Amino acid sequence: MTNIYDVETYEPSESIGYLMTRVKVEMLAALDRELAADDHLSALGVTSAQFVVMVRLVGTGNRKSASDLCKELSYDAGAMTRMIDRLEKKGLVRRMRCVKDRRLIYLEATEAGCAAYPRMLEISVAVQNRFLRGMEPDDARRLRDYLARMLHNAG
Amino acid sequence: MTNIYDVETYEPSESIGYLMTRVKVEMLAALDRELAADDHLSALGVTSAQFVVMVRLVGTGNRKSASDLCKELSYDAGAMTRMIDRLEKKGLVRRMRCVKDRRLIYLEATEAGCAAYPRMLEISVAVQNRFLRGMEPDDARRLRDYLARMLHNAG
DNA sequence: CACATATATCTGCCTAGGCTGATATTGTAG
DNA sequence: CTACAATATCAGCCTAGGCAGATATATGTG
Repeated sequence: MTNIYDVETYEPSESIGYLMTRVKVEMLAALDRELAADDHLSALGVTSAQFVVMVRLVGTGNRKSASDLCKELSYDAGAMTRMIDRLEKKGLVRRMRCVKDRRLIYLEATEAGCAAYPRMLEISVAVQNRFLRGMEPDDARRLRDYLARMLHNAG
Repeated sequence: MTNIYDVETYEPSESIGYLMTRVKVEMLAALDRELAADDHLSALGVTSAQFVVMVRLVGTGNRKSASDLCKELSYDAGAMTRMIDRLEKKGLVRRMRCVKDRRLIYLEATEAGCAAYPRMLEISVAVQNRFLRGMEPDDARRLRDYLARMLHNAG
């Protein structure tokens, strides 16, 4: 069991936690800028947080419940209710009460939501590619595996 | 110029942006849990956000301005003012107006702040080690380099 | 010096996430 | 069937970050 850091040699500026937090902030800020700059999407007034939910909802099979999204995104349930209120108000998603389990509400992208999705996907891909500039596919795979392992270690 | 992702094969669940956002959330949640569980630190009622600022302030040379911290942490200046209000109220930091440039206010950990620091450092190191469990030092270095490169690509 | 510009901090306003408890529904143990 | 625990959503309250504007100070230009 090898520990990576110890208190004697720990350098906050180079720590993985610090770097990751900053990269995440910068990546979401870049998403917000791209959204504001895009001719079609800017009209929707979609924030990066809403954007992430939409990409995730449509990109991984549509028709999932709010609690599914909460688990997948480590997101609060109360916040998700209001998040969906906003997306519904913008006409991007629809709530559909499940008939088999009436506690559940399935979410579904509307026609407008589906129409906006391809462009959202483009932006998401472009921003991530920009942040990964200079890396080879092998690097990206390794990075992804490291992150997946960390998420697993989170328990 | 190799692009890592393209819209045809992009998998949201395995994307680096998605994984990184989740790992970051889980890491801060772990910090909050550890803080609440610690006998000494729980009394201070320090949140993970305040914790990060303290580790950064004391761990990288003390005596820096609020705007320095904002840049280092990609943090809003208005939010930082209130963050420091809270830390000052808890007796962990002190504001000191700079005499050479009277716009600046230097921040300095108080005796109580310095006393709490070693334990904060321990927790920070322990949480990160836990998330990096199973990795070799070479892996951690690579991961750190990847993140640093991404931060650089953010521009 | 006068003036414009840049920087650091602070304040007010708005938005949004986290937490707690309420309600409805489902699953389970006896 | 009844009682109790678990789950999904929702609503209210609190906290905290982002943004715009105000103030004070510093810097650069003529």
